[in-house]
Amino acid sequence: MDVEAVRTFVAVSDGGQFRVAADELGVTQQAVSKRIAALERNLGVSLLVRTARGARLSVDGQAFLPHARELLRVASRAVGSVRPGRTALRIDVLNRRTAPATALHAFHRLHPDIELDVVTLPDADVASAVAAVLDGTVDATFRAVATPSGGFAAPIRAAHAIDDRHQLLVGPKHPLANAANLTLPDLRAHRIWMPGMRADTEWGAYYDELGREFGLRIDTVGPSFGVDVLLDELADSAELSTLVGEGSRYLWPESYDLRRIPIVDPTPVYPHSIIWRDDNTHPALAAFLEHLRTMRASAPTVRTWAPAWAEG
Amino acid sequence: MDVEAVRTFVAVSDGGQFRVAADELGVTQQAVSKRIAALERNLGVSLLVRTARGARLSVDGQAFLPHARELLRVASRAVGSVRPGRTALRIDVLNRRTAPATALHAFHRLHPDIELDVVTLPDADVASAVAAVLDGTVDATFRAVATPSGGFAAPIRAAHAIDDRHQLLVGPKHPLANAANLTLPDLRAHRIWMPGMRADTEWGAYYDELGREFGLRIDTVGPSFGVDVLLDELADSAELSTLVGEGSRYLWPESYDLRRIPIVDPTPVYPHSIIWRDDNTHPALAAFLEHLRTMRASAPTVRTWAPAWAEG
DNA sequence: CTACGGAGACAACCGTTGGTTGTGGATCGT
DNA sequence: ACGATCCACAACCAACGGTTGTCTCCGTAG
Repeated sequence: MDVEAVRTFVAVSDGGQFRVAADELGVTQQAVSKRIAALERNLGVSLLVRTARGARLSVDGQAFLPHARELLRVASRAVGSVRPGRTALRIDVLNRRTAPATALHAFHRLHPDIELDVVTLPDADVASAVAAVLDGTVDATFRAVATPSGGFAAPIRAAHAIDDRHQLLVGPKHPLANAANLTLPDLRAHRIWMPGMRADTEWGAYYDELGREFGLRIDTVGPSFGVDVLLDELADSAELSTLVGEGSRYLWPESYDLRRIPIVDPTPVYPHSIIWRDDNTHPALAAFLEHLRTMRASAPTVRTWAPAWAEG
Repeated sequence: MDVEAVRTFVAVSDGGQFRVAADELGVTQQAVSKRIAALERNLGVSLLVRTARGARLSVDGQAFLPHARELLRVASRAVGSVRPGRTALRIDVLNRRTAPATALHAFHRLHPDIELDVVTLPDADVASAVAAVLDGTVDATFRAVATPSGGFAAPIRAAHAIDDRHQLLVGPKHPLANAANLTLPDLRAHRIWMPGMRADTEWGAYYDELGREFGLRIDTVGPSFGVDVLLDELADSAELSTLVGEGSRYLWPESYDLRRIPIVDPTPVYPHSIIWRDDNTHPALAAFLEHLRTMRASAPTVRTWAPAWAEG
C-alpha cells in the first residue's frame, strides 16, 4: 500500500471529484484515476462510486476513510520525527529504565499532543552528548550524577532535573525483605552489589563516596551481565541486594517476589541533570523544562543525601 | 513513502540484519538494501548504521521506529476495515447525529481495542439495509421506529435497541425556554415543527399518532432544508420548537442559546431497532449486542410512551 | 598476520509501475 | 438535443523495484 494513494483517496473524498483532487495534488486527473484504481485493486474493494458529477464514498470507502486519515496523520508524524526539519521534541536518555525515561513518559501522558521521541545516543560520554545537543541531533540530553558547575560553553545550559530517591532491592529471602523502610546505617551489615559501576566513572565515584560516608559495603566491581541476570540472582539470594531509583522501571516475573524498600534519614538520591541549548526555541522544550522544574518543586521534602560535588 | 519500505525497516530493526529481514519478507538481501536506501533518501536521514555484523539503529532510526510501528498498525487496521476479509465490526446508521451513533461512540470508548466502523448505507430503505446485512456488507444496521414483529426471514434477527427520550428544543425567546421540564399536555398550545417527516414514512406515522394521542400540533409537512437551517430558525423564533432525542448530537453556535427541555409523564421515546444476522460469529458483534442490552437495562425507569405498533 | 566467513553495497538487467497526453463514453442541465 | 463536465481507457515513456552476480569491508580464527 502506498501512502500517496491513500492521500489521493482522502483528497478525492474531501473534494468530491477526481479533478479537484488532481489539482490539489498537482497531478493530472488521469493519474488520480489510476492511483485510486490501484488502491482499490490492492484492497480488493471499490472505495468510490463514480457518478456523473464526481465521486461518492462507497460503504467500504466510508469504513476506510477514517483509517486513511489516521494513516496520513501517523505518516506525517513519522517524517516529523526525523531530521532534517524534524518537529518532534527529541530527548536522549542513557537508559530507558531509569528515572528520566519515566519522567518523559509522565510528561507524554500529561501532554499527549506534544510529539516526543526518546532516543539513546550510541556514544555514551558527556562530550559526544553535548556535541549532539549542539548540532541539533537531540534537543536535550539527560546526564547522570554531576554537571560541571557553570561548566559548559556558550549556548549549552545544564540544570539539575531529577533527584531519584534510592531504594534497596532485595529478594524474599533477604533479612531486610520485610522491612517497611530502613536507614543507611541499617545497611552496614549487608552487602550491596552494583555490578558494572566502574570506579573511574561518575557513578563509581558516587557510590564510593556513599559507602565511605556511611560505612557501607558497596561492591562496584565485577562485570555486569545485564539487568536480567542481576534480578535473577537477587530473587534467589539471601545476601545480595542492590540499589535502584524509585523512578526506575525494572520488570521481573511475579515469582521473583522482589521488594523495593525505601531508604530514609537521609534518602540518598541519584541526581540527574538535563543539558540543552539555550537558543533552542522549540516550544515543547520550554514546556518540558518547565515540567521538570514543577516536578522537582512538588517532590516530597525529605532529607536527602548526595555528594557535595554533585550539588548544583 | 511506501508502507512496504517502512515494514522492511521495522523488520531490519527487529532482526538486526538485512539478511534475516529479507528472509522474513521473502525477498533478497539486495532488495532490502535498496528499500532501506530509498526510505533513507526520501526522509533525508540515515536510519541504520551498517556494521560488520548487521545493522544498528541510528539516533534518527530510534526516533523513527515507534512511528514506523504505529504506521504499520494503522495500515493493518485500515485494510482490516474493508472487505473482503474485513475484521472490523461495521455498523450502519441512518444518521451520525442520532442516538445510535452516540451509542456506538460510547461503545467505542468503553472498548477502544475493538475495531469499529460506522457507515451510512447509500440506499436508506429497510429492504436494502437488510440485503446489506445478508451479504455481509455491514454486520448490523440501526433502523428507526418499528421492526416487523417476528418479521424477518431466516438468518436475520432484529431487536429493540434504544429508546431515545424526546426533548423539546427551543430558542431563548420561546415561552417554554426556561422550563425545567414539561409534560405533553404543556405542549398543546405550541407549534412543533418537524420538517421533512413525510406522512408515508414510519416517522411520519409516529408523529401523527403522538399528535393525535395527546392533542398536539405537530407539523410534519414542508420540505427540510437541513438541520442547520432548522437550528438557525429556532434560535430566533418565539414560537417554533422541535423534538430531538436526548441521545442525539446537534451542534450550534453558543450565541444561539438553544435549550433542550426534558418531557416527562410520559416521556415519548424514539424506538431504534438493530438488525443483524443470527449466524454472524463476529465476536465484537456479540459484545456490541450485549452492550446494547446492558445500556437498555440500566436506563432510568421513567414512564415512556410509544405507539402500540412500535412496541417490541 | 593472514585467511575466511558473513554482511551489506554496487552494477547490470528487466518487468512493472506510475506519470503524461490524447481520446472516448456517460450523464446532467439547459 | 446539445454542450459541458467528469471519469476511464489507450499509448507512450521514464522511473522504480525486483533479481542475479560480484565486490568490499570487517571481525575472528588459526
